[in-house]
Amino acid sequence: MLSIGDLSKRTGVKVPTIRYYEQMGLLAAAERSEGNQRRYSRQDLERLAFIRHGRDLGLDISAIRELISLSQHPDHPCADADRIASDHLAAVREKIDRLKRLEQELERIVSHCDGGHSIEECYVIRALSDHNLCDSEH
Amino acid sequence: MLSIGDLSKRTGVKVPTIRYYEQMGLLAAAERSEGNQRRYSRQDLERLAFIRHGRDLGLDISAIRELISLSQHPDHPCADADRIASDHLAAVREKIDRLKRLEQELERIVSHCDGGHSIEECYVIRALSDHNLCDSEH
DNA sequence: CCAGGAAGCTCTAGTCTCTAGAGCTATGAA
DNA sequence: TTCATAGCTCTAGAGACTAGAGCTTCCTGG
Repeated sequence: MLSIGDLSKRTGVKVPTIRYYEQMGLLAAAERSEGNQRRYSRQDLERLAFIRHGRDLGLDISAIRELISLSQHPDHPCADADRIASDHLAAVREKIDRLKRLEQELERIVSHCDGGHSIEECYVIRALSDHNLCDSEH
Repeated sequence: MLSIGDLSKRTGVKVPTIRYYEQMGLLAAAERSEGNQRRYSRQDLERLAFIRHGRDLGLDISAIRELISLSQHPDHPCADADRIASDHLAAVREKIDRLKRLEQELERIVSHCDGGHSIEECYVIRALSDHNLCDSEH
């Protein structure tokens, strides 16, 4: 059995975050030692690694909760899991697109400014003040 | 003089958000009508448009606060404004990179899963359970 | 001139995913 | 036995809003 600190070290998830996941129902309430400290099994370790991995991939807690519940019905069809992942992929792609548009606009603004003159004529400030100086919507 | 609703319509910033910006010190506390309602001038409109534009570009409130304060010293050098924008650009690029790595990994996971089989053999679930199935760190 | 509804006001709490801190207790090695 | 480290619970804070309650002011039509 692992203490919460051990579990933290092995998964890279911080201690308060583990407690938070328990509170959110992602992890079952852990067994307790005589002194009321949490004790974790190998299964708990795997479950937490699963959660961590999902978070690293940017899935939100409710998606992970759903995936966990799906994973506990091995003979159900996997269409739902596929949909969660696909939806998330689509969301990631949208974010990338949006950020790329931002990147272009910022690039353009910054490239007009060499930092060597006064605020009065600073392109950064002027661009923010006047939307007409922008190339695209954002 | 504009009411808060007028200001909202003209800038596309929602009414509660305008009050929030006032509370955060981005907008000066507005003049009030006899009946204690906020009244805005053309300057306020421009200031809010500036803020909105900064937010649209993804700058956070403290960066915008700093830019506003810089913009009020027209003869200072603009190096600081340049740095804020450049830093932000760098942050945006980092986010893009990270999201692209996610995109690739998710793409790979999703492409292994056609939704047509059972959870037991679902690649989405298996990939989450087993980090070794991943191509890259994330 | 007044009714009624839209728009305004303040204040509080909720969103999401943690993170930090206070104040206390348990564990384990010297 | 001592004492540091690690654990416990509970509350609050972060950022950038958003929603709702309960109240007041404004404006228009009749």
